[in-house]
Amino acid sequence: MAACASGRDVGGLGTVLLQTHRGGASQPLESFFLPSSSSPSFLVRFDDSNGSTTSRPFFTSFDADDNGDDDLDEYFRQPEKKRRLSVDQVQFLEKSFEVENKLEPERKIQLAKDLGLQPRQVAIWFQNRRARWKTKRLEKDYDLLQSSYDTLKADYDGLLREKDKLKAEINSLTDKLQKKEKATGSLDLAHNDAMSREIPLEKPSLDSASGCKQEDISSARSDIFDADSPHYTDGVVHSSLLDEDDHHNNNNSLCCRNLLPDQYVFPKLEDEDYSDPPASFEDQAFWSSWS
DNA sequence: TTGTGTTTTATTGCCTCC
DNA sequence: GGAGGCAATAAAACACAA
Repeated sequence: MAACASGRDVGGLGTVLLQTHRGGASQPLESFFLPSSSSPSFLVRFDDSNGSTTSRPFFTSFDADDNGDDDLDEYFRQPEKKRRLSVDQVQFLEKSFEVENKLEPERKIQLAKDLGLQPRQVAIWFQNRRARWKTKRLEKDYDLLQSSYDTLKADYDGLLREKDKLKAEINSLTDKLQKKEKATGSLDLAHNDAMSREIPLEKPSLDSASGCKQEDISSARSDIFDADSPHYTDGVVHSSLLDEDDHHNNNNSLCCRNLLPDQYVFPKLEDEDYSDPPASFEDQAFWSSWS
């Protein structure tokens, strides 16, 4: 009958592994039948009826009052049971795990000695504990990513709403302006023609045409566009977005430079081509939803 | 008590490293 | 090739509602 140290090893028929409560080393079978003061723990290896080999801990330790032939006999008659580690053992292992979650051989032996377990059991406990720790960490990471995603999604949705609002506002202003131009143009064509030669440079008077305040438009979502938001200086609309757009398509530009009121045309925003997302937008899908 | 879901202990097979 | 780690899994132990 051979004793082996690892449940992983393939053992022979009826192999009985005996380990002392302290030390984890295999001992002669005499100790098994004549239990000493050190409480032994057992691993019984046997072949079942279909020939496959199983190896299970029979019981991990004796309590002091478990000693005695009757108790031994009773243990042998019982079907083999998987014993849970005691609360103290688990606490000890947990503390050790907190210090270092990997187990060097020396520490494994020492822990096994201290806890009255087989080194193999200690190794298995650490293995399973690492697996649990990894699962927990994954759950944490997932939650973190989820909340991060939720925040970004909320921001994104807010920006979309703001964008739609601004679009509608611009279209409404454009319509009003065009109506007004039509009306004034048909009333006094001759006068208008004369005036067009003398009209000073000034920014398009959106506010006067619509009744809206200029700052309502330019200040709207200044936190969104910030440096990119359009602004007027000296009768010129400046915007990195719009300027770039101007480069690409002079005929379809929202931007108006030094134009007389009756000469520029406000295209509808739906027709705009925001074909060039800012470099910072790596996600094309994200950008394309804006245009 | 029992059925069911969860946790814990242990095994197996594969992989990597020395 | 052996030792040890990990993922997947089995199975016992446990918790708990019905």
